[in-house]
Amino acid sequence: MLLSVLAASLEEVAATSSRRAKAEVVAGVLRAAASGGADEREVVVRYLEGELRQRRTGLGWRSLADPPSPATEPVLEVLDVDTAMASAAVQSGTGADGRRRRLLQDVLAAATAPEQRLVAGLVSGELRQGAQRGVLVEGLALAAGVPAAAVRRALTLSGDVAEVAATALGAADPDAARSALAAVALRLGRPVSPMLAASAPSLAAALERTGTALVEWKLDGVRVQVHRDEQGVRVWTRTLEEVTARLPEVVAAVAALPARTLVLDGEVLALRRRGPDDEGTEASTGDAGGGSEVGTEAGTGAGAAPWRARRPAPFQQTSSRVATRRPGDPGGPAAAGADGTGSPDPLQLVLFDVLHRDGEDLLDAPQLRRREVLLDLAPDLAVPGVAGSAEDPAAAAALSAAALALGHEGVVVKAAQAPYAAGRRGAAWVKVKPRLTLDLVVLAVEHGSGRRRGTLSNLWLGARDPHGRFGPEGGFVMLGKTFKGLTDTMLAWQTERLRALAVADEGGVVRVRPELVVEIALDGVQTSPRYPAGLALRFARVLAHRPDKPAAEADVVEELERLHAAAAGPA
DNA sequence: TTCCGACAGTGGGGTCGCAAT
DNA sequence: ATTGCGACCCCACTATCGGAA
Repeated sequence: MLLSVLAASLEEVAATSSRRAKAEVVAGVLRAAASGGADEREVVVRYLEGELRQRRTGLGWRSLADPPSPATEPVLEVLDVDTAMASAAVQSGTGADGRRRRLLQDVLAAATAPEQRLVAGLVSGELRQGAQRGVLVEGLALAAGVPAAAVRRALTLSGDVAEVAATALGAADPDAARSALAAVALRLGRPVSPMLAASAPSLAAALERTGTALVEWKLDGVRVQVHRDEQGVRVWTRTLEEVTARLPEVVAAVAALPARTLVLDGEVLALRRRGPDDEGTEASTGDAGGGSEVGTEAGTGAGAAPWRARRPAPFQQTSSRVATRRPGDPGGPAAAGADGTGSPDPLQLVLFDVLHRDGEDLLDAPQLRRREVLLDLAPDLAVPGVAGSAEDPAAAAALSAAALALGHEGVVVKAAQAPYAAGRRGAAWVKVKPRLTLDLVVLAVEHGSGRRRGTLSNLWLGARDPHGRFGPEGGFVMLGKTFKGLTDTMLAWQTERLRALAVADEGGVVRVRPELVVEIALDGVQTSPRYPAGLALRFARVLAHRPDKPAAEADVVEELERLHAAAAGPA
């Protein structure tokens, strides 16, 4: 298939806002690709959802500066691009960047203007055509003549778009496609798309949405899916990247469970080192839930699971461990102990779901049934949980209070009868986290892009620094940015207001007089290597503009330091 | 030779508008 | 009305390469 065919189609997709119309165009391309080879079809499928086939190429937005002038005639094949990217991906050592960029430049030089836009979008990961996996699924369904739900189901169970596309498009007719898709099942060694959670502002609101529920701690860690079969144990992240070699403690913990085959869902996190100061904490949280456990008496007590009484370490510590490659990892160090730093602190595995045990798939089993299986299988690794409902929320409230007192994020409320809805952010799981608010001052603002082009969007936020600890006396210290929470009306208002306050436009960043106060919601304050106070906002979003409030009444940096210290818990 | 900055690619994430239901 | 999806971009981390010290 010529790249120009794909490029023209994607321009068409970008030009309409109708989801249906986008899917129709996608379906047309898929039908055309069906006559080509399997390799080409896979590349077309990936490009339709806006991604290269290579997970890492070493090329990004920076490599796209100074593109050559576009070609006038379309000559490139879709596979030409894939070949170049595959070649870029395997470059290493001295001169690798140069060789990668030359490969990209050569492709761009042979591409017409629309083709250049497509390639640039794929390389930068920002195609922004209003079509990603969701639209691709609908297009696949149209092309194969099957319901979108059939494709979606197969995709969440296989986790592999190309494989599902081959299954759907390779069938002789719609009936055959339908049964081929229906035959896709959970398979050991192939991760499923993890179930995601919606969020609610309060426990009551969450219980209102779920009805009778299982309420569990929400931990601030990294999501893991663990499979165990006769070959051993393997571990994947939320985006289905395999991290088995990095998490030997997870492998060991699951290998020790009394089962032959397993698929588990959970979280890994770093815990604070235990010191003498923690003894009291542990004793006081012996019953971490305060309510009756679902399915067992001992589920929430520390008992054989001392981790339940330990405070979590900052997320950065967990992140660091999960991101560090180890022997056995692709690209990891060749041998153990070469750096002489010894073993890092182990991560704790905490489980909250079981999707398969010893030949039995549990995806469609009710939440409470899966909880029973989990508590039977791994009582010491199970996250604390209790039953809850809008009518009787006391136990759930106590569990939430206990989680927060220990320094965890909050709770997840799970509809008691819901199946494991792989890949969906449905209403069956609802997370509830406390929200902090601060009044901060806008120090600068960035020009918006995409649908925010022409507006002043991303706010640079600062707190008052009245003692001049991080700058001139009586000034402000920057703590982070946010573009979230703004309605179009708010966006228009702040654009006008900030233009009036502008003092300089420094290439994309408009400096303003520090006069506009904004009410900001955030999940917490974290240490920062980036900002002068050594602190940054976590998940900041705008709640409201406060033109009525003078900047002199905004929060001070010492308040953030207090919040940061409080998160670490009692000394 | 060693150090450091820039870039790429992971992890964590909230809220909006729009189309479809 | 509600839901699903894509867009909007955040901060943290590690790994890698290339050039400065």
